[in-house]
Amino acid sequence: MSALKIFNTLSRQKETFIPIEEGKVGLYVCGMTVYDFCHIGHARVMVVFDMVTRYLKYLGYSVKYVRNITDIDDKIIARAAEAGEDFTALTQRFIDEMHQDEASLFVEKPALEPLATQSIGDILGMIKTLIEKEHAYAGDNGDVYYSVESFKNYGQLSGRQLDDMNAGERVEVDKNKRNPFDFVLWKAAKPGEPSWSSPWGEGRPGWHIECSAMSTCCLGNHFDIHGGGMDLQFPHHENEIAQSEATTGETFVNTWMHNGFVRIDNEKMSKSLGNFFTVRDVLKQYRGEEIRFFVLSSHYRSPLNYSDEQLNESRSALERLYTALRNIEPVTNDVKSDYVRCFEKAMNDDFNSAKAISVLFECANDLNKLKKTDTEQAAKTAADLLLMAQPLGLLSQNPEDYLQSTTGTNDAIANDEINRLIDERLQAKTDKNWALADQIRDQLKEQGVILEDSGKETTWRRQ
RNA sequence: GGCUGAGUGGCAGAGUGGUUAUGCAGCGGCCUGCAAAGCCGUGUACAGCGGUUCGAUUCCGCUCUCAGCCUCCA
Repeated sequence: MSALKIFNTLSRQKETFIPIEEGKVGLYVCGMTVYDFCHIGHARVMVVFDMVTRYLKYLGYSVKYVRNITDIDDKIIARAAEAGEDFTALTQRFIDEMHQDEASLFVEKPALEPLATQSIGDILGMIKTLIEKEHAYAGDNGDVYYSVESFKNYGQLSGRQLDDMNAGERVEVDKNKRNPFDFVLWKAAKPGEPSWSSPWGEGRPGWHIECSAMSTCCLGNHFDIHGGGMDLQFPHHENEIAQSEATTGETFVNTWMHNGFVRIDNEKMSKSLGNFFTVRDVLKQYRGEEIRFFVLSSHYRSPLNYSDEQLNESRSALERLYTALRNIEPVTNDVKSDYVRCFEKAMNDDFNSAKAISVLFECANDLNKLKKTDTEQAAKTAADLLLMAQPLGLLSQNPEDYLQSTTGTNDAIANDEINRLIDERLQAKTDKNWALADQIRDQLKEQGVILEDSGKETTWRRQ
């Protein structure tokens, strides 16, 4: 079988994945800064790396997935001040909300979720080492900076030269910095701000250092895969490499993975542009699994355009797959089918979930045919379909339950009422009162319920 | 200005140096009281201009357009 290949941002090409330790994978992903609800862009990171983890496990790897939580930074402090609450109360609230969103999207919990505020000791240790090795210096204002010129490979990840960049293009340069691209490792506290004591005075960690500290702490100085959104490539991940490699003298990460953005009207969805939809908003109208399907329906490095039409298509697509799984009891297939082979080939090609999903549809099409002709083979085909869906985190629900589940958190007609109307309609049908039967069917359709007659039975689903 | 990446049929979205992606929508048919679901059939898409080649949507060059990074951002 073909080997797993992953596009490495560092080399800008697909590379055969070889773990540092056979059979094991260490994976670190930059998680959320918890001061607000997650939006669809965050959902993409969650779902993509959940898929990566699931597929690595599917291939037999033992995966240690670490995703940090940034629970101290300027925005958190600002929000907490606005709300007049302790910043820890704010962050805890949004950590809980984030976990709820993840559950809605069928995202499995990472093995570890380290918090920046719980890692202050490791962070301080790393900054001390950087100062000793003359990669960092303290400014007169109590801040500690990393000296980008001290790290010869600075720019390797984002493929840029210090000279080529326009410092101060959009923001004023801090006079305490020796080089405009030097970045903060430790930030001095202003009066009233949350702070921790350090050799350089009261303050808090800079954003980049926490990830260096937490990743090496959880996974070692050198680990397999580091991931995150495209926008973290520079400066965040560039800085992480500089900090970690300068501290340990070892290679930091073998493979860097970056997912593309979610767009709205051809523009990046982001907090600063204010053009974002929260996961919570979208769940009012769509099932969590529909959002998940939408995310996986394009390659993780491609842009993903958000629109209701896209979500509606995801709904139709999932409906088709779940419908194929109805009325059949899957029986595990002992041999690896062609579907599964194609599926693995697609996934091995840099997690091409879009192509992998097309295999699910081919499988579903055959399953629909086999259900009428060869129940035994159909049972195996159904099992194949589920086998492939598992690493994608799809089709894990009972088909009937899924199809009858409400399509969002909005008000919907109750199951009892639906069943009552179906009974009424069955009587009408027995009486050959087609007008009444059709009227009831139309009435339910308006409320998002589709009826399907087969013989003397009527089944229903929500749409 | 520097650096990335992208431009595929009505829409979304894969892929390939010569052969059906896939889904949704459309059209025709089978099935059905009628539907729905399902099945069958159905569409000479690959930004433009050059070049390499027996042959390019696929490789190379240029042009145009779009997006992203160079502050915080997933």
